Amino acid sequence: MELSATAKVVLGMVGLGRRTGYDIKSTVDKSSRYFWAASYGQIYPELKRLEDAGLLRGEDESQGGRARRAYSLTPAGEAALHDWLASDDELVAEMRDEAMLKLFFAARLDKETALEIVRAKVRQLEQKQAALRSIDPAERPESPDDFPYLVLDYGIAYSEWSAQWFRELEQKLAKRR
Amino acid sequence: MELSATAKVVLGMVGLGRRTGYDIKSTVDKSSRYFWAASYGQIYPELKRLEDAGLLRGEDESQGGRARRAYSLTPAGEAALHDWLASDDELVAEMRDEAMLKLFFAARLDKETALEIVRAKVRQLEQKQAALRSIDPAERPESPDDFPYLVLDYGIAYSEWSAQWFRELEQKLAKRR
DNA sequence: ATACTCATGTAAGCTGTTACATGATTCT
DNA sequence: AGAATCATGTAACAGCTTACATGAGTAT
Repeated sequence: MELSATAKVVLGMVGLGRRTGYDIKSTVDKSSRYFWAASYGQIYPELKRLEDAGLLRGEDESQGGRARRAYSLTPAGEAALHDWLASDDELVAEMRDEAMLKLFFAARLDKETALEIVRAKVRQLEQKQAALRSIDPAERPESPDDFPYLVLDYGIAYSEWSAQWFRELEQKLAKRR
Repeated sequence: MELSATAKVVLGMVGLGRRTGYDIKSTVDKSSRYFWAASYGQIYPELKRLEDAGLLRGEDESQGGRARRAYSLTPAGEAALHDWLASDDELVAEMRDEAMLKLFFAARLDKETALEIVRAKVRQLEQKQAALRSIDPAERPESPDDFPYLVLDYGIAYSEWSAQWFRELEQKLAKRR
């Protein structure tokens, strides 16, 4: 059972507990978004596919005029999720960082303009860090070594480290020539 | 002049010096790939578009039966490249990291299987680091603060830092429960 | 001889984003 | 009363990958 990228997030999120498409999108936006995003245009069709494939069970929970369909894992879904998590296939790891690309070409810029790229990157990382730190403490787990917390922690540590690297670069560049 | 993502790499790479589509692909694979990739399917059509838009000048350099078309920046191309590099638009920064996603859901795994995710990530980072370190030293610049070198340096430092973070996580997880 | 690098391109298909359409319920 | 949140979905489009087709020149 080859899972698509979107199937992985959706299955995993439902595995965290019974969820609607809307719930999945909110959870993704509050957590996995920084390392794995998903939009409604992917989520809803994927929920249907996974239900058709027998990995999810959807149950209608509409109340009055408000539509609502909540999904949970079937035994086959649990197995598929577990298989993916335990598989040792190559791990996808991609990034797209415009600041790096600009910096790569920065030799054609004067010093001040090149410095501005570095400063913009520092600001971006500081904002990301602040966003991660502000993730509702009430939703944080009791034990500081639960997995979503670990991932959040990595995000914070990374943006801190990276911001520091760029601050040092700023110093180095400012001094020269 | 709104440049597409691909236009940015292509224009920048040609700005580094007269290049064919094939050259651009090689340069990308040897350098920017880790933070901004591009395939032939993007590069060749983009070269045509940029030439039509007057940002690149393509010259036929076929020799005998071997086709070859080399591109260089026109004044308009230089201006467009400079404008993008100097613009203060929001910097694209996206990533997709399957190890993080797995870790996020790892609560359903037994300790040993969860640890295997962390170890696989460490191995991946070590490989990336080795690949970056092995980038032909002959192609390294004289001055250690030229920009492509800085970007390479960041890649190495990042994979080192990150590998260390995951090694520490491995220790922490191995100890508990 | 054979494999590798140089070189150009396209077509099909897959993935993902954005914008739109629609409406109920709840909070201020 | 009005804004925000809950909730579902689709259609058009943009972006990118993969595979294929083709062939010359160079190094082993």
